[in-house]
Amino acid sequence: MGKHHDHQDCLQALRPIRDTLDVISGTWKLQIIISVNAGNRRFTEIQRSIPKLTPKVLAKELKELEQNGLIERTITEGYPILIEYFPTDYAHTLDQVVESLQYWGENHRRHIFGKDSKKEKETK
Amino acid sequence: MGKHHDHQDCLQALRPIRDTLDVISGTWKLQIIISVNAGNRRFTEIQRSIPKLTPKVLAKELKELEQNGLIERTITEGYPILIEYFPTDYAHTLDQVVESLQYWGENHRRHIFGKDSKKEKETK
DNA sequence: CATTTCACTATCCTTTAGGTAACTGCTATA
DNA sequence: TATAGCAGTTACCTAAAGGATAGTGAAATG
Repeated sequence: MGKHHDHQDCLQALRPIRDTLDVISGTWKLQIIISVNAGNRRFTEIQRSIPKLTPKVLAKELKELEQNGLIERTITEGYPILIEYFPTDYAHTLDQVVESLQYWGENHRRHIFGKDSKKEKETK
Repeated sequence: MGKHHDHQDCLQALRPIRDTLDVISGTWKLQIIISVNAGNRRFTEIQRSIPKLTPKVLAKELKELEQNGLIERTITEGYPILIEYFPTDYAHTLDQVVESLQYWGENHRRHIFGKDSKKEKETK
């Protein structure tokens, strides 16, 4: 009913928004993407680059990231077999999303803790 | 070390990104914001506008949204006392974030299911 | 021959998000 | 007086995410 932006639009926007959040949220997904982008290719290399990340969780996350086209798993035959993970071009389509999340988060921290410094939040 | 965008930058970006995701993710937060923006003000009114949302969860989410400055809770003395929830101006700073999540999600659905229609995902 | 590395998998456990159902004190309405 | 609405709270339960620990088979290294 509204000319540009009504309630139904908002509700219909929820599905793609949920999809995006499912793809990038969770404790490890963005960290893994960053690690692979930084040049880590092998399973144990990625694992060692991210403190506290266990192999069980890494294996699961890598599968999901691969299914979503954000990384590529390659097998190079030979002795021994070589398994590597690479960033995809498609992963860069996330850049604007990540940037806007980062920007808002930085501003929000100022908004909440800036003037009114009653509360402190764990910086960890 | 990179001129514009190195690994350290990426890691430092994680904290604000996590903050933003904490504020908006979860099953209900965006739906509640939409409902309040659409004009629902009273607790039960908001609850009725969102199917399957229970009072326990709504109470918890409203507190968090209020702490994050995204809605405002007002008490109007009188008989009976009137409690209302209002959208804040600050909530609109989320617009670009939400828009980029929506846009990426729409594109991703095409990317994954567009050409290669082997898999189908629940549309529910 | 023993140990280590690689890429994982298997089992079990804890934490957190969220759901179910009932109930509270208060006021309003029939 | 009985019932219903408002704005929640309480106690209990389930499912999913993630952590801890150990083990797998193959190959490489000492």
